[in-house]
Amino acid sequence: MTDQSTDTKNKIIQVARILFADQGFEGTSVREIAKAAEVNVASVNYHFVNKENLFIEILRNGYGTCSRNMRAYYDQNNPSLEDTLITLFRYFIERHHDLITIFKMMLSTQHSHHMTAHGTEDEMIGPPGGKVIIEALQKEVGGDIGQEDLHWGLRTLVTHVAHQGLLYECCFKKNELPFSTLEDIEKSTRRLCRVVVNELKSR
Amino acid sequence: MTDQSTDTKNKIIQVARILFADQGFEGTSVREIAKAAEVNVASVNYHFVNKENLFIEILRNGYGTCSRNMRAYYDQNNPSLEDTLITLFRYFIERHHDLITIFKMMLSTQHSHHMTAHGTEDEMIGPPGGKVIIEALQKEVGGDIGQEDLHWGLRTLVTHVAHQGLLYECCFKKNELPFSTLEDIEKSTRRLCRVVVNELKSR
DNA sequence: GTCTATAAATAGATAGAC
DNA sequence: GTCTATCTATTTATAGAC
Repeated sequence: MTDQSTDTKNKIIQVARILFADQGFEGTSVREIAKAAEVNVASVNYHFVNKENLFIEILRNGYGTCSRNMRAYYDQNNPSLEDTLITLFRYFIERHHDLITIFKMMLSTQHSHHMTAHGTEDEMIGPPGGKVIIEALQKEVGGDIGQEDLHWGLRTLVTHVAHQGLLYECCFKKNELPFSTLEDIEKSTRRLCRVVVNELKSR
Repeated sequence: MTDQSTDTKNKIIQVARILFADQGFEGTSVREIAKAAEVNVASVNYHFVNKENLFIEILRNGYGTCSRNMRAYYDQNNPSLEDTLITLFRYFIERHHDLITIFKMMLSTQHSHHMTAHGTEDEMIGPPGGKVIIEALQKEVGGDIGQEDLHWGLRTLVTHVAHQGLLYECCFKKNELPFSTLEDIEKSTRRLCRVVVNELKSR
């Protein structure tokens, strides 16, 4: 693959990532992507065969990169649960286009079907970074933590981080609501984290 | 307006509600709606002027109905915070198409723009039912609860209810994951509710 | 109010020159 | 690998008969 072809492919991916997140799969045309990426219309089909394939590639990339980054961060820094959660939150904010695209995809029957058709579903079980949060939670609470408690803690915390990340990007950021800066949300996430850990320790 | 015309209009709304939720605004064609509703294609434009107008009407209706229902439930039953939250959760599940459509809309720049253009944004500040949850929270915790504490409690609880409702409809229901029945989620919501109230009372 | 027919624009995808 | 041109299908919306 030549340098120019790599450039073209990357430009398409980077532009499509943003457009898909903002306007959805059906709401974004191949022509629009090509124009924004400043490449020829036909090059999208040349490099990705079709529009759906480009979409799947972006999804896979977003989920995989997040999971790997969280794993690397956790293994290298041996962080607390609080810090692990905040790192996940900051990752979501930094790559919010991926977060939004993955979540929108989850909310539509059509795309879940496309995913299974491409054999992508198996690699994408649970939230990205979920395994790392489980480990951090087990270490923080200590002792033998029951399955139900573990699930409750994980879901409560990841739900909070994901949903607040989505709300921040789509509402808080542009509307200047009270207690809605990034620092405010991180503070409230840490608070929930402490409260959840205390609850689990008290069992 | 004749009976037949009312029927046609209602059929369109009921069918479009489901299709928009599942496939999104751009992913759903007027023809598809007309076919599913068993009405003529042209009747959609006749009754709603255009596709976007139909969409806005559905959104407004979904948000407004939820807010009014929650207000009526709260005023008539004087329920606990736990029960109020569970009622909101069950409403989200029962009308999950509206929940999904509203959330998808929030996640896209385009539709937020359409909303402001139609002067719909003012009526739709915060989550539907949010005001009732605030009242229930203040009553449950008692005393003078600070603005930051109030925001934290409200956001934490409504985030949980909304996100778990979305996950249930789009993932849990069809995949049979552990601790993912409606009863499981309600139980875990009640648990979070107790934990949050205790945290706020301890200040 | 409901229908058919159609206008006008745009979509994804491909053929073939370079 | 990149380009232009084009095919085919589908879209929203409307005009006009009934």
